Amino acid sequence: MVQATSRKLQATSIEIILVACSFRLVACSSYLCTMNKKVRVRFAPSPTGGLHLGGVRTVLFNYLFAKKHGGDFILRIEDTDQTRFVPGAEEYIFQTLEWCGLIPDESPKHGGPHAPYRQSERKAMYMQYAEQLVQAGYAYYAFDTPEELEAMRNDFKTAENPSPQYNQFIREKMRNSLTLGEEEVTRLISEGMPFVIRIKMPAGETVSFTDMIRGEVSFQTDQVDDKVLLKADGMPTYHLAVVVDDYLMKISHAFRGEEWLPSAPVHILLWKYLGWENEMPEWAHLPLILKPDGNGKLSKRDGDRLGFPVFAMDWTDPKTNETTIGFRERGFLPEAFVNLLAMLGWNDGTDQEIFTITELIEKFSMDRVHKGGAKFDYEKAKWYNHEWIKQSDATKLAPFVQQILAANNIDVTDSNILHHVIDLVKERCTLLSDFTAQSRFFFQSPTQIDIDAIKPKWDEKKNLFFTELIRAYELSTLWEASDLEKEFKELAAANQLKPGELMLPFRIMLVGGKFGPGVFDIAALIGKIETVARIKHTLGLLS
RNA sequence: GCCCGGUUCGUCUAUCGGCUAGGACAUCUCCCUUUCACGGAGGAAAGACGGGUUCGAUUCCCGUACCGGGUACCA
Repeated sequence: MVQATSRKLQATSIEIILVACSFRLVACSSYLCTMNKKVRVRFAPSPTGGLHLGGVRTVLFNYLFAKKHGGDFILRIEDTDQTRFVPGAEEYIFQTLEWCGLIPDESPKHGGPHAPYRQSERKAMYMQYAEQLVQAGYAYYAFDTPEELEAMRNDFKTAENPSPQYNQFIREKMRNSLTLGEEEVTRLISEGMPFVIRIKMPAGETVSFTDMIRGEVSFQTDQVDDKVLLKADGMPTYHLAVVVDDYLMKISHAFRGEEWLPSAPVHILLWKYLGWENEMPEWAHLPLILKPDGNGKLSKRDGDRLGFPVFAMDWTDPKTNETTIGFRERGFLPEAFVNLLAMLGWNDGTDQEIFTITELIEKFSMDRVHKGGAKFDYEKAKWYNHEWIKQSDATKLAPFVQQILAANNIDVTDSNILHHVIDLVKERCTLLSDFTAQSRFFFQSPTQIDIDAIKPKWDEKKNLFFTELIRAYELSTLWEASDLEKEFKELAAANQLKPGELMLPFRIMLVGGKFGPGVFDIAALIGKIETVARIKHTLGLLS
């Protein structure tokens, strides 16, 4: 009996081991095999201007993945191109992340154990790795001037090969440490001849890796050129910097745009040549966000051309002083912006489209990220914002609305009234900026009265009705919307008029035009004095 | 040119070999509302093409086409 039980137990434990093993196998075929490794992701923008939709989406996917797996999200500034430095761009990136609520755990601003997080400040570190590669024969010095490179491209340009590369064949014909001989190289360097360090791409090899989104991707090394690793000014290029920093910062998963896919073999080889192959992060190349109307990556210009924002927030170019509109200033709620970005290339497999950031973190998974690029649809973007405005309560909306109203010279003193107004009008506001037109009349008498909408059907009977309505309302002791409606309708009946014919004129008197929530709600909220005054005013215009 | 990636309604997408191909935005019709919205009901609208594999392909494989990305001492 005891034996039987223990055998049974044994069987069960074997089963458990089997299950565990198969789980392990499955897990190891995917990025989950780094479960034992702390998840650390990074977003590494170059501070050259406003942060684009696609950039923020890359941030978002990084952030969601990190938070989902209890990991860290690092912001690293890739400012290795000093010629492209734009003042204010870095601060703009921080403000954008803050507005979106995607706060890094480590960054130049927040600090962290791997500081500095600005590549320009890490300059000294890169040289040794480049030298290490040269010593090991994986890289070489190249002394070719920009003019010589230009000449090479011209000389070797043919119809079949319009853009010749500095590759395994061409390098034999150029001035570098592979062709020059050791003495000459030492001499040139000691004389202060500017040089770059290039990777020596091997001949006839295949470089493969498993992309988290695309699966296995392979490249022939013969097709890849000898990319510059270290520039003449001593700064690394992206290729070297991304590998060195991802290694030093212990990045576990590297997400970036699809435009980086062709240079992936260079990076893979670098990880290998530097001896860090086992530490290499999992790669994921995110699909691009495309122009709505045709071909190519979405750019700032498309927004200008088609009339929608592309940057997260307003960006003023310090050189031209030109401002490009951002989603924030256009009237988007940060939650809506994040939500719509998440849905560009990802979904949770259900019909749900509205997600809070908490839900996104909970439900996000890389294997539901799309391979194909997505055309940006501004109409759909607005729909997300509208949904968010509708489902947000007045308390949440109030600060945004108050600020917008203030910017439009509408003073709000009573927050109760503001909340009430927001509840009344929010369903007709697609953008936060719509609150101005939709609620101005609650706080100010309309300056423009659409009198033409009343005139055609205006007659003495109606004139009399409104004169009586003034009296009735003046005497009224109750001032709820339902009371006002009741009085209005009773008076209409007494005058043998249909209330419907009178409601439009009444609305125009209060609002100025054919829009807005229920008239009696408006009258109730603006109060007796204001209601009566507005009726009188329009009556004056009609006589 | 070469290399890499992608391809389901106009747009974003679901589908992990069984499909009368589902949802959302936009669009159209109607209802609600004597404003504008919101809301509700409905309509039109898709698997680039050609070969395989299979009892059966949108789904798997190959080719073609098309689209995109890359081809810098830019990222």
